[in-house]
Amino acid sequence: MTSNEIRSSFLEFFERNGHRIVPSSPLVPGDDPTLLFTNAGMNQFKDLFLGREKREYRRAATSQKVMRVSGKHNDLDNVGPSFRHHTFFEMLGNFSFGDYFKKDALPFAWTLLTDVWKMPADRLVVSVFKGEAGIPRDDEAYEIWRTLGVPPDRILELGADDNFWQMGETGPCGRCSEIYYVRGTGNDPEIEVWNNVFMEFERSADGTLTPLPAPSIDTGMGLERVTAVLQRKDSNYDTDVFTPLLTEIGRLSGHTYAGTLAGAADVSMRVVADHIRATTFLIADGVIPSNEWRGYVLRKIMRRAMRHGKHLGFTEPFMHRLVAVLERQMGDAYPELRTNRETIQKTILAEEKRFDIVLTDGLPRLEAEIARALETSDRVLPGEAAFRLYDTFGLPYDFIEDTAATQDVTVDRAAFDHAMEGQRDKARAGSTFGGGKKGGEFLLRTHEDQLRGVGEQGQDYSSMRAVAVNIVGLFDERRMAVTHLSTHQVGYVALSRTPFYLESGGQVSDSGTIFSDATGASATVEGIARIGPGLPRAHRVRVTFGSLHLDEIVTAQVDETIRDATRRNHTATHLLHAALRQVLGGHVKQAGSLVAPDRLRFDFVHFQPVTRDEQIHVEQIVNEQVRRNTPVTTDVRSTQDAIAAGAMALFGEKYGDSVRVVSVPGFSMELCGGTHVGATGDIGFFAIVSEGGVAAGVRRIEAVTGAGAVEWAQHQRASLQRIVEALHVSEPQTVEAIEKLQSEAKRLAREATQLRTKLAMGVAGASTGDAAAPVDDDTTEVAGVRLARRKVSDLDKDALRGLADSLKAKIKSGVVVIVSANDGKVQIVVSVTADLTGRIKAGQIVNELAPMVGGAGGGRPDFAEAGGKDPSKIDDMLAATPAVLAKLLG
RNA sequence: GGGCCGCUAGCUCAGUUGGGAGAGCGCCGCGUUCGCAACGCGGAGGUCGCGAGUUCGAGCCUCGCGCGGUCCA
Repeated sequence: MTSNEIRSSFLEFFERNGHRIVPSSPLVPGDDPTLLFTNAGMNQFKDLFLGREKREYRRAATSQKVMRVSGKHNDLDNVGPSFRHHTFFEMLGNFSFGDYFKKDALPFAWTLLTDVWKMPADRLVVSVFKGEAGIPRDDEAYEIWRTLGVPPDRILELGADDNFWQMGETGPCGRCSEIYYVRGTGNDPEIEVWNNVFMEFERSADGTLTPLPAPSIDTGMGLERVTAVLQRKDSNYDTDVFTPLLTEIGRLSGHTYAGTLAGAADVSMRVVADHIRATTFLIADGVIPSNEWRGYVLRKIMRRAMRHGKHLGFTEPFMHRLVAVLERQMGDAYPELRTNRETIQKTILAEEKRFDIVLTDGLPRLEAEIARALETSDRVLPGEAAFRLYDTFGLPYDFIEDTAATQDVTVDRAAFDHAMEGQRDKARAGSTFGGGKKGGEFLLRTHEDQLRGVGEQGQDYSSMRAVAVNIVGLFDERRMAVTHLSTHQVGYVALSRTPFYLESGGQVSDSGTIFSDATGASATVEGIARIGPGLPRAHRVRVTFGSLHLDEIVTAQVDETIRDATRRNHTATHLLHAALRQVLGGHVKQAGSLVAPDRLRFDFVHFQPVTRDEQIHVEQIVNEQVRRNTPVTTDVRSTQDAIAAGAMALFGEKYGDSVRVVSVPGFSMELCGGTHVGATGDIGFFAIVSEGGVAAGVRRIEAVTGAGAVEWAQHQRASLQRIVEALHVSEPQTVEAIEKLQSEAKRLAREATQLRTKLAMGVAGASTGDAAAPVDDDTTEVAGVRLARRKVSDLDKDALRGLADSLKAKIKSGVVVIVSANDGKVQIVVSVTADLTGRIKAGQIVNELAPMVGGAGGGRPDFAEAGGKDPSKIDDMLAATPAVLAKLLG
């Protein structure tokens, strides 16, 4: 049986037994910020298990994409040296949400394994909870296994570590039962294939367990592992899940996968094979390699694979070439590999090139450290230096170690690890993440029943006003339940019905007013917040007049102008997205979006800046769609249908069974829950305002529409008009005129400098009555050293230097002192010819002279400058110069 | 979210007690050559990422911001 057949036979088996086959949720959990990646089959059903959500089915089966690279389950370092660890794998699972329990679940599992898949029963061993920490032994499970014919000696009794499961410190938990397969040979003679979790208790904060009224089932079985068992292989990497990849890696690198546990090439090939799967699926789900969060984990995985690729002898990018193998193999089960193939390959290739640049840039620094280590007696590269190369310049540790080893230098691993630990502590201390930034909890108290009565409000944005609605909840600024809010108070209001949009999909929440006809009280709505699952939303309000009371009847009115502006921007965002794909290519994918009343911001996957011409082209396409005035349609259909019809599904979003599809027929179709214009013409005018980079491979465009776009264009025109008026030329000639002015200004500045220098020379000469007089005439001699003094005015630093140089050239050997007065400030330059710097230094002279004019300065032995603030003392200072010189030479 | 590194000519980069903005490649002109490459001579090209501050004086020191890189969470 192939792995594809195993996957489908699993799903079909449970479908026959009344389960709904649910597609895998993305690897990026849409609504759980505490979870980096989907790491279990039950993730997407969490709210169902917790009773926060109801669906039309109570039994489900999935083949779930799963990552185990962070937190409790981190298998990254085991991948390679192990036959059975993976960063990415498929988790087969069947689930009961308060429907069937143990006495159905275990027979399901047993039947599938022994009857459908024909595993010999005498090779299977099961386990049950033995009773520990006040929780009784799982007699029921034991009895079920006995009934199924499992002899007592093959029913293990294990403790809480193996056979008790909990979601968190509090919440649902329960005993579980595992099934093992006994190979008797190979590296893993017994292997766990299936875990059945019995969600039967709720643990409260004080640790007590209360039985759940409707216990549930959550099971998990790794597809790769069960495939190995069914294909009678000792290693997951010997199954058809991995052989196509390993063959291709072998073909490209010239190695043959030999299947040994410790062989260096085999280890590297397993790493590459595993990591390309993780990489491909992560990118397909919208993760982009970057320097933070999920993107960083992806990058780490990719670079680890690239390093092992180098061990295999690859000198050029190779990973992107493996995507095609995966697409062929798994494209049927995971169509996202097909639709995103081009994006995936481009993203991988870009990261491969980037990594090469990092290595190339870091290499000279590493060589320098190695050279330094070679000069020491023990030839050890200090761990701190290695850590710096790693931390700041991104060189992988094994690359540092390998490169050093070629020159017989070793790296101080312990010191490296120590430095790494320090970095971790610092990052943890500075992180708000682990610290729990709660505080946003609403304290429901008295309101709870009433709020539950309302339930979660549906999405109906067709109307902007809701009349005769009841205030069902009232909270103050700290989110404590209250009975009224008075004038100027800020707080939260929950209504029985509301027309307000709740921030989602990038679109910001509506603003507007809530008022009472009866009392005249009114409040402005500034935002919306979620109170909790299954509860209505809270409107964040500021009471402007009178006071609002619990149970009062009010009217809720959305600000239509703001809503309209937001709708324009939202539909324009869809048009922009479609236009970008037309102009730049199908690899363009939304990577983030903000829809506000005054602007829209759109982040998307693209690998180079969007050129000016491309921006203009995109603007033209969008505005053409606007002029067509196509009616925008929204309809609700099943997720499957929508995606099959080609609707753009956004990355990282979790979609239910049915979705809302927003279309501009013939141009754009996206899954979206936001508010849109009636027809594209309502957008009026679309203009791109800025384009820039957000992260590697992600660009950001900001744009405006409607009145905002007109205003923006008018601003632009006004600026241009001011430029035209100031230049006194016609509009087409402005650029030329500016260039002419710039070169003219440059020429004049240069000429002015030359003239000033000449003038200064002339002035200097003029003090002797003859411009052409030899310099010696105002040159004195102090202790056998020539001293030339000059007083000039309005010369800048460059001109003073030039003057000093020419005087120096004239006197051949000596000291030059030049003083300039400009703008009430004094500028002093002192220069000493090279032959004298041993006897007297320019810096010394300037330090003596500057204080006389209220200044300070310094410089090198041959040249120094200073500034001062008292021009009236210049003559005194010059007069004192010979004495200063005499003192210093003395 | 917290660190570290970088941003200087079209490109790659140098620039230490804070005191004349540089090199190589590329570009333009002239020379040499039958011609080309090479070579020689000359030249253009700079808001030293942006903004404050310290200082007589900042590419260099301090602070803030932006962009890029990198590590950690």
